[in-house]
Amino acid sequence: MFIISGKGTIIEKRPLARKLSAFVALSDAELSVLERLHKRRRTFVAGRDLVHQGQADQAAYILLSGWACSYKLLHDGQRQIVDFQIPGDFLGLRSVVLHVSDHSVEPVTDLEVTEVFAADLFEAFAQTPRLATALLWTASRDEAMVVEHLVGIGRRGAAERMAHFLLELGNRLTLVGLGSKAGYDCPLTQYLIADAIGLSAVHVNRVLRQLREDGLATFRDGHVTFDDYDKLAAFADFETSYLDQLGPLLK
Amino acid sequence: MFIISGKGTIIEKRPLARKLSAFVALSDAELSVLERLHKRRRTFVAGRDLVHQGQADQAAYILLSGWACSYKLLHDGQRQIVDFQIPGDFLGLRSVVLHVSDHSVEPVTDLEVTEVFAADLFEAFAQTPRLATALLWTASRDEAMVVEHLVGIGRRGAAERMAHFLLELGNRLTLVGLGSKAGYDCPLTQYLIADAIGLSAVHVNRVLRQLREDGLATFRDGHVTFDDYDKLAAFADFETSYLDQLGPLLK
DNA sequence: CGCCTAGTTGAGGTAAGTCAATTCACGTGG
DNA sequence: CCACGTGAATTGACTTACCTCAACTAGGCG
Repeated sequence: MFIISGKGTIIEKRPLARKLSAFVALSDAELSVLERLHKRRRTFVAGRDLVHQGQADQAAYILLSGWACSYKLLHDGQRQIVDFQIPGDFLGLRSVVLHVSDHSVEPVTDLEVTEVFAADLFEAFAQTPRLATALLWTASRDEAMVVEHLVGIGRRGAAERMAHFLLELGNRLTLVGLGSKAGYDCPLTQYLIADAIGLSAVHVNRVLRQLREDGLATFRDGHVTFDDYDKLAAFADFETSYLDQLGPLLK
Repeated sequence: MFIISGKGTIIEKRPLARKLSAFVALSDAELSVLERLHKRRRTFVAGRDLVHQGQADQAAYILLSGWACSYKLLHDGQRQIVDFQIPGDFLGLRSVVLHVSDHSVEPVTDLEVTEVFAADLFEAFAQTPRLATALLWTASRDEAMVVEHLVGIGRRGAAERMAHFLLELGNRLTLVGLGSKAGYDCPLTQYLIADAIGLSAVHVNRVLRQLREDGLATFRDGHVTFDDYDKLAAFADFETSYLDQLGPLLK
């Protein structure tokens, strides 16, 4: 399905390799360095954290299948979900680079991941600097998503925020073949969405009803349906430029 | 003032070199590669944008003196300030890495900067991979700040948010010698703060009054005074771990 | 002197929160 | 097979934090 030249095997099996290849044209040698970063394969069950806020010297993970979320807890017990992760995303990369985790990561569904060790990562930079560039790109893209998220919470109303959220998720899932402009499967509960977009669960429900009654989008039984994609995108002021990658920037 | 061994001259003159040195112990050779990244020195006057949202192939800048802010505009004219930049910070690094700017950068005061070109940056990674690690660290730290900002807007009340904001700024300024636990000079208007923490300017004023009357902090005539630092930090639930750097992680 | 920008304060409106009750799907043990 | 408990979604009634509009003050400057 994703067989492209001789690199097909690795690219097909590794969503991360596929994602990075969109930015930096990686050679076979570079792909194999990337491949060797993948250590032990592990699975986690839904609900049991894999990265713990405040803990030092965590491993990072590359997500192979399933959904996770990264979040921060406040002293009063409230939590803010910073982002959801889907296959091909890093889990806890910041924890490794900063040496201490400023957040937690919880599986939303059962997960398959591979471990990555900090030392291997920095070592890989020395061997293949272009990989460093590629990772700086991933980190920048993640930051761009967090920034967009920040703008939404700071300045958009609840309905626009929800619409934007559903669209961004759809866009990201489409990139890894798990969604389309028609919709996508989504294992999130209304409580998770509430913690992500900074609303109460009750209000999430009301807003979803509004979007449904206005014929824009329907979220029901674990599936998001875009009833009118263009109208929804216009309503949400959805700009995709921060997500799109037109082609490899480094030849 | 900051003369440390033979590297003193560069470290003293370059706030960025000082910041990075806290993370990766850079050799003379690496410092001189970093030094050669600094191209033309430029100045900008307050209010005239140096990076423009949506524009491609921007240069990045390293801030030498002055304050700037990065922000995003919404179609309805509202804006959300994502972060303020102080000396030693990058301006528009994400724009360069992502090839397109997802945000704008505006000087808050008159600025002194030096330009950095994308090609030089990626070239430098090849010569000194440890510089790549150091930059990934900067990007991760910036992201951690944006994340903390997101949590504040999503889950903290207006007063806690303001308190947290003042404390984070104080902490960052102290690191570059421009502040202390007593307070700091701050050129921001209440309108800028409003756009940063997602409040109306009117409400910013009320909240500042509340903090002042409660004996926590005073912001007046361009100066922030911490009237009771510990009480303020407790009130804001201020955790510094995401900002602190205990020492070089890479020897 | 008058204008502009920044800050301050009051009055009243509204988006979103909280509390609470109900439904529904489901799994599990008797 | 049914009784029960649990977690998710749904809806209504009431509260509140923050916004908007508006008026006024105080400093800086051509």
